[in-house]
Amino acid sequence: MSEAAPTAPQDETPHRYTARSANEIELRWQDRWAREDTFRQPNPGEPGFDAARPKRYVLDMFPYPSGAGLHVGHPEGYTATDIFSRYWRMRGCNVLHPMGWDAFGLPAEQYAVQTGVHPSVTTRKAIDTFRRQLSRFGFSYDWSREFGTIDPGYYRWTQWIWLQAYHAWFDPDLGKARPIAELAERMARKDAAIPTGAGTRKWSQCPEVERKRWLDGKRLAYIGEQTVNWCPKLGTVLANEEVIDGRSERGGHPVLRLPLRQWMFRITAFADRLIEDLRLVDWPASTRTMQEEWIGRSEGAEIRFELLREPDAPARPRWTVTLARIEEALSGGDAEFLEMVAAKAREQGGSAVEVTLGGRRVGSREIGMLLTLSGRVRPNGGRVHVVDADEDVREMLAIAKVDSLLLDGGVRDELAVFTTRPDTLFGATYMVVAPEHPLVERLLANPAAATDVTALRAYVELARNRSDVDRQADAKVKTGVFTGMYARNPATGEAIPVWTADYVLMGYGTGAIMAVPAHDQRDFEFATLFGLRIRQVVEVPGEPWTGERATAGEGTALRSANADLSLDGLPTAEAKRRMVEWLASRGLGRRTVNYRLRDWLFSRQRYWGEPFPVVFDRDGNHWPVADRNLPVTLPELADFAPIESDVPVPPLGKARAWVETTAGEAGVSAALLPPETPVRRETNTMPNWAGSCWYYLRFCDPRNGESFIGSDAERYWLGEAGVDLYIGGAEHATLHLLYARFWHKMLFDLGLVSSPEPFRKLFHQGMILSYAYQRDDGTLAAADAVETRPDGSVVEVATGKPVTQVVAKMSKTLKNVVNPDEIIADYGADTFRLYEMYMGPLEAAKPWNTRDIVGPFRFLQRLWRLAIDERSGAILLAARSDPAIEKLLHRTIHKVGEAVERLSFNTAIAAMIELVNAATRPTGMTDPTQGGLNRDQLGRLLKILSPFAPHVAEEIWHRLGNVTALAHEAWPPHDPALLVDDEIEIPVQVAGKLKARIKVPAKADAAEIERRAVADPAVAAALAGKPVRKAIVVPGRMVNLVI
RNA sequence: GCCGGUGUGGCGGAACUGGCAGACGCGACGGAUUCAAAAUCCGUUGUCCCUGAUAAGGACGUGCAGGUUCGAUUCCUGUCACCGGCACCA
Repeated sequence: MSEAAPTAPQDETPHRYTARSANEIELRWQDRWAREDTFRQPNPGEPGFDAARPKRYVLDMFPYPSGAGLHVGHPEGYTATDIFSRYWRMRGCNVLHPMGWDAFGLPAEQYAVQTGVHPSVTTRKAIDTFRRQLSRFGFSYDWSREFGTIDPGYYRWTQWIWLQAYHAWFDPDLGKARPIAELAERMARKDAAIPTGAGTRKWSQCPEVERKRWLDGKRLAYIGEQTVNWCPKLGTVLANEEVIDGRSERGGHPVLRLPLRQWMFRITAFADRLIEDLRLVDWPASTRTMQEEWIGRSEGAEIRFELLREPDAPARPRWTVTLARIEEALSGGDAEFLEMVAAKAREQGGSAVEVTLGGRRVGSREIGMLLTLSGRVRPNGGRVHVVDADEDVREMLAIAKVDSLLLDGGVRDELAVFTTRPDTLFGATYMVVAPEHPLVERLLANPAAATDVTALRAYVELARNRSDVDRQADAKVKTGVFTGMYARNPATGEAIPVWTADYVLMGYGTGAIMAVPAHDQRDFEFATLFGLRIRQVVEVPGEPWTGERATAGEGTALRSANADLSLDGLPTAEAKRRMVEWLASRGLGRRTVNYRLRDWLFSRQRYWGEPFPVVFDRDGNHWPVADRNLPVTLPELADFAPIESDVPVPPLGKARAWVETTAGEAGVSAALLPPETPVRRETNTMPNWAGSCWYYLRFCDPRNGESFIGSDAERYWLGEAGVDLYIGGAEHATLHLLYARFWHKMLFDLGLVSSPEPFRKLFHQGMILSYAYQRDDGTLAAADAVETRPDGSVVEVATGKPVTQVVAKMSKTLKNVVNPDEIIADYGADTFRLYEMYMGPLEAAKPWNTRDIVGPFRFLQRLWRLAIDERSGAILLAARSDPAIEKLLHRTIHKVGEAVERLSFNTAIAAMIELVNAATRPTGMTDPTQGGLNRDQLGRLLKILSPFAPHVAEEIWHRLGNVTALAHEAWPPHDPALLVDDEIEIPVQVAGKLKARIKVPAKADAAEIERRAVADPAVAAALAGKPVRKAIVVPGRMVNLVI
């Protein structure tokens, strides 16, 4: 530090801690840390790595570098992780504390479109700005590990991981992801049959392309046709998680629904584990709950209703059994059941077994073969009605070598529904299908007698063109039309009408419901509006049936009996069980679990994202790019704007020369396709979540060119439980945090990572808000449009009307955005860090108040003055150690360490302020020969302060003559004996009211304390001679005398 | 509507398992320094009452109304307000 300039002789305190000197100190230390690689953390196997130390992986949610630069919200979480990292480093840990950039994505592209500058240019510039701004805070990141998701060396592995999913399937038997080669091998071994365009074929007899198509449908990354969220304004489709209240998460534009073939991730296969494994992690309860609710597991039953084209169609007779049930019996050796099937078949008396599959009648021979497969059952008559036609059955029939069946899977004469209340089946008086349900499409092509095609078509058109926003806005009023179709209620045998209405969603369950108006409010409203029958079948305690609204609670079944089933009098739980059993025994239903979670739509019609490493041949089959040919680099494109259209059109299609290529050029293995085969590249790109799904893995080994992560680094840093502390905003609860867990589980199943969960401890920092001013009408006025009157009231300048101060999000329009650069210029980064950590609990939302910053700034000035004479710059040290100060120092060391471990930084700082206040002599700094702390004490104080205010701590530390970096000093020990006093002051209450404080030895027992309490004059006065009826004495705590 | 969270001085907040409510900081007020101001430093500061004032004393006080307890900011019931999430999920 320079001596006082001769031009300013009037300054008597040239060595004061000021904004200017803080900035000078901070830049100097940042420069030195960078030069000396102070925070570089070697990996296992590298020189300088100490395997004896425990590890801590402390991670921030890496930022999305926007053109606007850093916001005061960013450094909040970053300072917290930095304190935590510096603390554990001092406690002797190897600390992985990295930083990088989440740089692909919509906002960068929108900004580029606005400015006309290519996103790679604007994004690089934004990254440089962010890096410069972040560096100014003195965070102890290991910058040698920095990368951006847009680096080809990184997204190469993003594409590679996607290919791992592409090359995997979910094995339901193991409940985990496995390489799809295992499935192919299994099919070949069993020579199982699969459905093909020309009927069911044995694996060995299938053309290769048919096998491939079948396998393609099993992949974890697959192309699926789904009703997707289409946002015309953004020009792209969005995942469910990115749609909030029918609007896009980014920009708030309306979203429509559109059936589309897109790349999907089979996240639903992991639904149960994504819920279950939340037990393994230490996460905020609110976030766990949000994930659980988002996944939305719900137990119930699937029930199949026979569809009728006219209400008085003859009832399907007979007795039914599913092939799945037969298979179960066969494999389980359930001879009793199989005998019963045979007996039923005989009893029904027909001459042949009738098999109906997918609405088509097939011969008896095949089912006979199936039933006799075990050699134990020999049905010789009767009719067995097979209602299942799902994949299980197809595979079953394939196993039974029934390969002559025609399985088109198309026309069905059943309507399946999901319900959580199978016990109310007797009360189902109509059915509803979603307007997008295939049944509606079918009826429009082939109407039933009662179908009003015009009305039906009009309704479906209307529903299709209504955005989710409109649907929700109109949710109060139910709409719908009768389809002309009927269904048979299997419990009552009645034919009930099938309606279509948009209150039933195609995306949940089967897209169809059985309506029980008496016990579901939505059904009740619909039934009332359209005059449909309402039949009460449950008596709900506390909710008497009035006929004015539905009673949705559980209770006792009534009016629920037919010829061979009675639920009457049963409680709901038991009634559910009995009903499902009854349905199952007839092949009409089964217990099932349904999820709200849907498969993850992974395609985006945007330019600024990772290309998919996959191409299409002329027949539309997709082929993967070989690993060794990654990355598939994003082509340079001058016109990268999204294409405005009524349907999604990926802008990458404009890169003609890139899109139209050959298999060899695109890097597809010659073993899959001859190199000269003409192919089209996939033109959709991945969503910005792709890069953030695994960046925490790459930080462990960012320069590995052979693998996405080296296994030594992975095992060391992620270990059994993943990242040790992960801090970021709560807004990612059902986005990034769900997606990353899903990717991690896939990688875990495939043996590529060793922990089942990626983030052991998660913490959300609260949002930093700002003040705004509210007018009487509730609207907000900008911060620069109001003034404070001398009397303290605040008025709007333009109108002179009073406004009230409220807390609101920072926004440009409210003119209350705080720029971190300016705050650092005015106070320094150490003060900024202290202020943000001192504002309140890390997790709480709290208002920024620039006025309060002087508090932490004065604290640092006081600390400075405690150590350094402001006039001479000389070090001030106490000659001796004051025992009271020594004791307080021990307590502070203990308190700060413990507070850091539970992320209670505000109380840690308060403790250090108390210590500094106590050590500062009340007379102020008038005597330069004496300070309040001796060299050793000051050193210890600087150590515990250094995680919070590293620059000023390091500066004073070195001025004391130390040469090593404070950052790697050991955390000072504290003597537990000094944490307790010999004599303590405890309160004495009389009848619960505080009357006195007495001093007692800390070790005094209850009797001793009571004796002293009663002897106290103030207590004696309060007792006024009355006898003490009861004395409650908590040694070391308090005394309460009851009179 | 359902789920979760939060309500403490003028303001941000503290009080870890039921035991001295308001630590620490801001602001305000008074003082020091200064020609003056800013900055800085020192002191006082929950509200009300009593007393001429001080010392001292008293009452009230953790959104509101109850409850449990010797004792409740902390536990329970009800209720209000605000914030966040989900929302026709069958």
